[in-house]
Amino acid sequence: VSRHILLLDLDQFLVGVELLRRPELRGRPVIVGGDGDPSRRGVVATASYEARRHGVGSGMPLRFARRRCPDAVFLPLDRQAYAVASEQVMRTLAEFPGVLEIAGWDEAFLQTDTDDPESLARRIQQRVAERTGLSCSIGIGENKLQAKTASDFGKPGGVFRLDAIRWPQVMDGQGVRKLWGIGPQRAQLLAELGIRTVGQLARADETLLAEAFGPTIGPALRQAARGIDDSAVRSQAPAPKSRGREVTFQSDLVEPAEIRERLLRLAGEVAMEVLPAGSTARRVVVKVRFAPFTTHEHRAPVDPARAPREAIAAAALQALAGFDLDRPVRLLGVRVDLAPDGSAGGERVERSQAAQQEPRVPERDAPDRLGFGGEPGGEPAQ
DNA sequence: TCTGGGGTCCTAGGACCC
DNA sequence: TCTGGGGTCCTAGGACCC
Repeated sequence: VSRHILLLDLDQFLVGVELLRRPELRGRPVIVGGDGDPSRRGVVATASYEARRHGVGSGMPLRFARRRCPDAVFLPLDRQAYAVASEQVMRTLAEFPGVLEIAGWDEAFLQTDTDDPESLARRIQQRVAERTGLSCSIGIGENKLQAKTASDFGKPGGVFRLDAIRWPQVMDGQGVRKLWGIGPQRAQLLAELGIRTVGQLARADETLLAEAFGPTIGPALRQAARGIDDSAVRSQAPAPKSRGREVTFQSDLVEPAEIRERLLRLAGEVAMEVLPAGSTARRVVVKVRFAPFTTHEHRAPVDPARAPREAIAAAALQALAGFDLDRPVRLLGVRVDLAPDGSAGGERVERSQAAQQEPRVPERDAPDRLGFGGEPGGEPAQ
């Protein structure tokens, strides 16, 4: 019996949930994102496989997606529905023995000891399908990186396995974008260094990579290219380090008074709705995206002597004062940096007790999640 | 064809201190 | 009369992920 790590990734998750209640849309190009109106500001969260064949992918502006795929059905995000479905999936996964780490709405790692991980993966797929009607792909690896990478090759609905032997056979000829941690920017920079494939990256000079990407990221990229990863599968989500809310306006704001007003509204929502109970806000970060698309941040400390709501509002205004509001504003965001769990005095005790009472299978949108953020955007565009 | 929202981590550069 | 070197902390920005 040996240790394996499985990564379950739900196929076209948001679309999959929508199809459960609109089965008549099955087989059609379906695009979920924004408020479902492709003439308004917003991006594609998930596109069905049919829509992907038209070149529609995650992160693409909805207007753009409509151009590419005029026949597509556009649906608004329904976070509540996805949270419910995700919870159902995670509960099903938790029935299997092992360490379960929920890695997002549509992803989870399971570390487990078995002689036959493939058949375990098939059983999981079957049970998830029975319970939820949703299809998933499962990657199997000796570590999280291998499992995560493998799941891509299993899509949709399949099982794929990588290990130290198969990694170079499968990966060396692949483009570096297949690796976790390499997005468009790093791929571009690597290409400028003459590195386009995973194999080339695995054999690249570490000093060169450190110069290009920094002392931590450079060497880490090469390790990733070799399929090496020693991060642990952890069932306990770490305490959140920050919480926030941001909004892109359908039309840009130009009046400073209105900008202030919208900022204060966001600050109030952060204080009242997204700040985890019992947590301590240390700083407020205000984000402003000006038209056309330049983004800046400023921050200000939260006065611990004042009530959180007023203190956060005051800090937000103070941070806003760091901006020249001489250009139209298309986005405003307010985020609070939270005091580290267990870092200080009496109030903190309440908080860590509250954290321990978190359910094992968290609600979506709950502050528990691990290193990955909130929304499900992320299915690869194929 | 204009480009969401929620997060995490890393880096560069300046301030400050010894 | 033109200046060191290291460490730490902070801020703003960037890249990435889901």
